Amino acid sequence: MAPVRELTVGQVAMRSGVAVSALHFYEARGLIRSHRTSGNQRRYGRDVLRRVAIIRVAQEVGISLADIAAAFQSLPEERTPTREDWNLLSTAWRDELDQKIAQLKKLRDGLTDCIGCGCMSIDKCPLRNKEDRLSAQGSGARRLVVAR
Amino acid sequence: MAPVRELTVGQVAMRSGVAVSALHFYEARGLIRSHRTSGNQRRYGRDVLRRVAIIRVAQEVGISLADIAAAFQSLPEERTPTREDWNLLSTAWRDELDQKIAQLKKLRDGLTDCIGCGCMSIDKCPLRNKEDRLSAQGSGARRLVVAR
DNA sequence: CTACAAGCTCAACTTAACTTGAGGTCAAGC
DNA sequence: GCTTGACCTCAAGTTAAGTTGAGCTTGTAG
Repeated sequence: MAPVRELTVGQVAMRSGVAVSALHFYEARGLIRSHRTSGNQRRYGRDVLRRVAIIRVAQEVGISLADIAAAFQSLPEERTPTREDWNLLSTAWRDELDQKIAQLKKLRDGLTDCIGCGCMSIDKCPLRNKEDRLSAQGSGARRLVVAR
Repeated sequence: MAPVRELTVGQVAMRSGVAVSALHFYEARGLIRSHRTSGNQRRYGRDVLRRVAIIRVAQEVGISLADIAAAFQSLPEERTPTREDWNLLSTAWRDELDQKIAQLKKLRDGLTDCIGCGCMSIDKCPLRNKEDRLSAQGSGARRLVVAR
């Protein structure tokens, strides 16, 4: 039984579908780790594929690399994450994800539901209210569309 | 009954929670419209608040201004959108929004569900599969995280 | 052993989405 | 009638997330 082979950048790029330059970039940002061969080339463990997959999906729904990196802080350095580790990350994100899902649903349904309001009474518009909630939670951890 | 007052940039900024400069920017990008007073100042109709609310929420979930602008194309120029108009926009987006919701759910649940896989068999990982589906639909309308 | 694809680093360029600043105009209150 | 805060335009700066390119090294297949 061959030991689980380590992956080169090229292989990771191929399997994950992101460019080599992006992998370098993620590494520079602390999102993924590698060790080097004697010839200074990167080698990745298998878990990098999971990380990259998560990065891509999270980004797609509007989570910034910085936030992803922050979430990844809960994962151990220099040790392949266990089920427990991933679990922690999961719970760390769950609220945020739930919120985003709710937001999307309201956007989707709001566009339909809101049709009656004609924006005559903005303050009662579901979309408007959602916005208010967003700015209401303004202080504290500000994420996404940060306007400095 | 006072006629529905038109709004100045400052008022829209205040009520919508976005900066005046952002409103200028949205206008330059064709996302919102205004007409000018004799003194060359912008005046907005009420519907601008709805538009801005939608812009903000859509952005928050990772939809680009370009895509939002494209969706807004279905809205009439120079006429306050009717329920029908907003309805069209709603259906235009519905699929995309449904997809995104599904994605978020999978990200959320995947982080939990995936715990057993330990990423030993990447090809069977729910997250990984989601990724594959994404790149599989690669051709055609490419949106979000466009890598040129 | 040598060719050449794949890696490496580092700096510079790109796009999106705004913000900031300079320099000038408008309008409402005193 | 003048002052002060809201507006205007246009150019340049900023941050995120990468990409591109130059110049140099590695490693594998013939």
